[in-house]
Amino acid sequence: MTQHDNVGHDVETGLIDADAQVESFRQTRNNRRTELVEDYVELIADLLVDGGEARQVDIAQRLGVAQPTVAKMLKRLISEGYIQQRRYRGIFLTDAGRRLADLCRERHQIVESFLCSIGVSPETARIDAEGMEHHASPETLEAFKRFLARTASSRIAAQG
Amino acid sequence: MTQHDNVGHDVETGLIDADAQVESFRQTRNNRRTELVEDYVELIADLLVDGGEARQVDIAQRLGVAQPTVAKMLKRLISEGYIQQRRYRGIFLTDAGRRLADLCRERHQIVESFLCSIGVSPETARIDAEGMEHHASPETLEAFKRFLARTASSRIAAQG
DNA sequence: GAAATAATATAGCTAAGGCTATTTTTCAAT
DNA sequence: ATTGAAAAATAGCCTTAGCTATATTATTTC
Ligand SMILES: [Mn+2]
Ligand SMILES: [Mn+2]
Ligand SMILES: [Mn+2]
Ligand SMILES: [Mn+2]
Repeated sequence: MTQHDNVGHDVETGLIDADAQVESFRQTRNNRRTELVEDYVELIADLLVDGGEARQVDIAQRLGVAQPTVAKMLKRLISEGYIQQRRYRGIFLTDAGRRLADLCRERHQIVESFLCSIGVSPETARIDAEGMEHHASPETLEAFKRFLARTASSRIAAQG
Repeated sequence: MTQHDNVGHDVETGLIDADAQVESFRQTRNNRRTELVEDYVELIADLLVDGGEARQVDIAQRLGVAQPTVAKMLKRLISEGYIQQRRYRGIFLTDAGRRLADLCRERHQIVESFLCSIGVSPETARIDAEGMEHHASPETLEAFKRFLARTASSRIAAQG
């Protein structure tokens, strides 16, 4: 078997198709570039819902990073149009920010629930979902949702 | 409900426990710091098995990055003890490198197979697994394996 | 309203991970 | 043995994401 005559993946020994592999790596690098933005926007939305305001110190404390780190990222979020900031006032989401936050929150929730549904403990599901969510494509999310719906209905059928 | 009286997650409205959340974010940041190392070592192992040698140009071509990018990362892999390099000769894995490669390859395979098993297309499974694998904990991998074993045996039971 | 406190901003550093352009070295062919 | 091509190394640049230390600005409190 040469390096060039297999299109799918070859579990045992060979390499997968080079074009396919480079596509995967590129997509993964792309996802990595937006992970932090997504986590910030989702967290800001949660803080706003819960307490009415999102301050840098709260964000920093919840992320486990220093306040200047947050300050810098907020500038990026502003430049990308997801938030507005009034100096020494709080952080507010733009329409685009709210849209992104909603998407991320739903995606996060699906991934975390799914992990729980296959028997992962809530603590581990929480941790793993925080990283995995950013790499779950719409197609994978649909599969997760199908699975959740199926197990939910079979639970109902089984126990009334 | 205040910000401080919920220990688990609260799907609908509130924030999860701050200590729990910071633990998730920290673990995710940790995983991110080793993602690339894992992908490199896994890829090098595959290239060595397939062609007997792993050259910078091959690695660069498969990852979709420039050759100097690979050269720099290889220095990191050397400094972390995963590979050896003979100037203008190829790349070789150390014992630690081989161990890491084996772990990563198995983990990657489990994640990709699992995604396929719940109905994700092979192409999407390939792409999503490339990113998700690095955030799948041992506990989650066990759950994936259990699921794979269960569906495999139920296939056998169903169709003979 | 002045002082103390809290929040934010800023300066300046590091490391990782990317790039292009160029030089050096090795390998293959003639 | 020389040359030409390929591979690797190096130089120099950028962005992101973290840090500490310090300055500035708001907000409370007295
Ligand atoms: Mn999230
Ligand atoms: Mn996340
Ligand atoms: Mn991999
Ligand atoms: Mn990967």
